[in-house]
Formats: sequence, C-alpha cells, structure tokens
Amino acid sequence: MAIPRILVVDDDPDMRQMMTQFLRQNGTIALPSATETEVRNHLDGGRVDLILLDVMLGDENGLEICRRLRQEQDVPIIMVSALSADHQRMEGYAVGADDYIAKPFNPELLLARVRAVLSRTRRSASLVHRRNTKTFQFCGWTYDAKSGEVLSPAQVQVALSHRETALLQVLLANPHIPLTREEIATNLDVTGQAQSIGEASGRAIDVLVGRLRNKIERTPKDPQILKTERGVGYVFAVDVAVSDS
Amino acid sequence: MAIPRILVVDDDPDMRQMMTQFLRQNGTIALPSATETEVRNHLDGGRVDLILLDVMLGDENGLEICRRLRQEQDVPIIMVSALSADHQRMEGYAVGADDYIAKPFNPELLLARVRAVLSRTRRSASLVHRRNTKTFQFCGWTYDAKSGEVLSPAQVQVALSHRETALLQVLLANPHIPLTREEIATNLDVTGQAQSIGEASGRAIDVLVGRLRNKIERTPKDPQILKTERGVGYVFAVDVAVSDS
DNA sequence: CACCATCCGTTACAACTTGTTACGCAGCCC
DNA sequence: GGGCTGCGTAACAAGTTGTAACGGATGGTG
Repeated sequence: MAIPRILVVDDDPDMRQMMTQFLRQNGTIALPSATETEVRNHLDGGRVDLILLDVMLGDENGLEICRRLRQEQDVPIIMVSALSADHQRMEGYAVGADDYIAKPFNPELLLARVRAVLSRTRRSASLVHRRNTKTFQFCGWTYDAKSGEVLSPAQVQVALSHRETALLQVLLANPHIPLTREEIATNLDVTGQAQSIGEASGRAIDVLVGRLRNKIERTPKDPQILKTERGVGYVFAVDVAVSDS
Repeated sequence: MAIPRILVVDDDPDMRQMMTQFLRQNGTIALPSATETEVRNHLDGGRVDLILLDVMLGDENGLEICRRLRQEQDVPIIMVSALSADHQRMEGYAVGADDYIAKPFNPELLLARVRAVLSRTRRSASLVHRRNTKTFQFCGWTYDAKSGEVLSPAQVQVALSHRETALLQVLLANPHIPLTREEIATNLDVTGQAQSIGEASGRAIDVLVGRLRNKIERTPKDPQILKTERGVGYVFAVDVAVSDS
C-alpha cells in the first residue's frame, strides 16, 4: 500500500505544526489545513486516506464538517478535541467519526490509533460497496464499486447482475485466498440480499462462478482471474490495484 | 444488513452479563465467552462481526489471543481493559486491536465505538440500517428486518421479494411521513441494489406498492397500512412498535 | 498406464422477480 | 355532470437465479 496521506485539520498553528511534523517523522504524508475549504480542496485534488479533525476550529465546527463529509464520502475521520466528556465523545461518534481522541494526547498513542483505523480501512477495502467511487483494476478490467459495473479491457461496459456483483465483491475482498463454496455463500448472503435462503443445497455457486467467468474472463475455458482450487473452491488469482476515481 | 453479531470475551461473569445484556438491548446479537477455545468455536461455527476482548482473562492473555487471531482473521477486535496506561493501550494497538477501551467505561460510549468500528468495516449505518436490527410490529404483522420476512397476523410466513423488502424498510423508516415516488425510488436504490438503474421512468413504484399491499394489507382495495396521498405519494399510516429480537 | 470415483463446467429449464404498458375507475375542479 | 388527472391493476416481457443432468477433467490406486 502507498504511504498514507493524512489531513491534519486544526486552527492552532502550533498544534498543526506539531502533529504534521510528528506524523511525517513516522512514515506518513501529513497535509496541514485549517478550514473546511482547504479540506475540500485536498479531497478534490488528490488521495486522502484519513482526516484528523479538530472539533473547535475558530469560526468553524469540526463536528459539522464531519457530518457533512460523511454524507458525501467514506473517508476515515478521527476527531481530536479538548472536549473530553462522554457526551462530547459520543457526539463525535454520532456524526460519523471513526475515533475520538482527547487533547492533550500522547503522540505515540495518536499514531497507534491512526494506524488502527487505516488498517481496518485497508482490510475491509474491497469488501464494502459503500466506499465511495473506488475502482478496482485487474487484467485490464475496471470494476466500479459504486455502480457495480465493469468496463472491459476494450472499454465496453458489461452489466453484472445483482448476484454476480456480490460474488465479485466477495472474491475481490479476498485476493489470492481460496474460498470454499460455503464461505462464498455466507458472504453472498451478507453482501447481496438473501434472495432465496436455501443456499445450502447444491451447486449454485459453481453456476454463478461460470456466469461471472463468461463475463470477465478473456478465455472462460481457461480462466486466469477466477481459478478453481480443486476440492476446495475458488480463488481470485490475480493482483488487484485499487485506485481513486 | 444483518444484525451484528458480537463476541463478548471476559472472565468476570458479572461484567460479561452486563455487557451482553446491554448490547442485546441495543440491536445486536451478543455472544458471551470466557476462553480462547470458546472464541474459536464461535468463529468456526458462524459469523462473528466484532470481538470485545478483555485483556486480563485469568489464565489467558487477551493481547496474545488478539495477536494470534489477527494473524489468521480480519475480524474487528476491540480490547477492553482496566489497564489504561498509555503504553498498555499502545500494546493493544500493536497486536492489532481496532480500538482500546479502558474500564470502567460508559456503556453508551462503548456502543458508540462498537458502531464506529462496525460501520468502518461494513457499510455505514444509514437511518434505515439502524432500525434494521429489530423486528417491527404493526396491525398484527411482524416484520423481521434480519431475514426480511413477514409473519401474518395468523402467524403464517409470507415471503417478500428483494424489492418489496427494500420498499417496506424505506416506509418503515419514515412512518406517518408522506414520501414522493422520487424519494422512495432514491431510497430503494440505496437500500436494495440498483437492479436496473432506469428508475426514473414510469410507475414502477405504484406497481410495487400494489404488490406489497396484496401481501400485507388485510383489504388491499382499502389499504389501512400503506395509504395513498393523492398528488404526493405514499404514507406508512399506522403506528409501529419496535421490539428487540 | 488404465480404471474409477469425484469434482467441476456447462447447458437447459423452470420459478420467480420486476419494470413497462395499457386500460379503467376514482377523485377533483369548474 | 364533463373533463382532466392520478392511481390501481392486470398482462406481458425481459432478466435473474437455483436446480438438475450430462459429460469431461482430474487425481489416486493398483
């Protein structure tokens, strides 16, 4: 994974300086900002992996900013604030923050919590379709997690059905890991809605895999992407690149 | 979509009892455990969405368990511990915890942090989603948001289709509030996956409402639950009781 | 290397879902 | 009441998805 890019939002120049410097010394790219406008410029302009957001920002209110960002984006947000009462923390979580850290804080602990949120985000990166317009690239294919559509290498749009979309998401979430039919079925029931619950019986997964292969494999008879693990199940067998869009 | 299943791991029976009970009262399935063996049985036996893991577990060590689980699984883990010094918290994050909560804690705050981790992991909890973790009672009907099924007043199970389920959820989330067709369509596209995106054209909503009426109205010709607001749209017009399950 | 039991790919099929269209009735304004 | 608009609904068609069945591929055994 690329170096994490972190937005540090605080109106106090000293605090901003301290935090960005510390984060930069610890393997991240820290981008200082002080206003919602600056935040949005960064979000529009390039990748942002996490936002450290102060609650009291002079004229602006971090909670409000968080609430608004959440409505549009799924970027991880850690609130940082001198307001440390329980009801204030809970308000932070209520507006969609991923964590809430009270000032003053131990910088090492901040770093640990930043890493925890980043790795949780990365782990569930491909599982969740709610993540904003992430696209996944593999073998020339572009899968858009938002619309659930796929662009062929020749830039032709291929429609996936409800169930096929769910299957692709499950497999995408576990690259290079062989999944049994049961594991796939369970995940399908979580991701896509359980159309008919009787998933236990039979070979529905095999048929589903075949149909997906026909849509995304160049040579469905000799699959390169969706390989069979005999006696086990199926693997998503190629490397996947996740890109912003 | 499904109700979150949370493993509560603590060796103190009172604490375990308190936590599971509280979590169950707040729309989750809480499964008590005290040992690593029990945890693994749960992980093998069924879906687990999050683990609340005490650090000091009598003979066993929560940190070690966390480290081992992390090597094999991606399941979200929140450490809970009376050990609240910074270096102890950092050790928790170091072994892969998603969050670290010091005892004693405010249960509401625990819930907020559980939700934060869950929503980072799965799709963010929408309004509809939050109410989802319950059963709803109206006019003798029981709607189970987990299975998406409905029990008639005569205790007969009625299957709802994917789309009908989504419609009922949208309406349930907005009782007594007239919704326009456009509002319903937008919500349907968020809740249920966009089967075909061309929702803009025509009267699909009307037909869908009619079909749902046929399933849940005692007298579909004279609807009592799903009333028409002429010139506007439709209202869920009866009182709804939400119950834990 | 042949044999055989499995496992898997594939096709055909049927049940179901769901948007579209069309027709007729009901409510509303004058 | 006439006419207009909006809604209920039946019929249809296109698409989806699980099941079953057949045949080929695979891998172990002697």
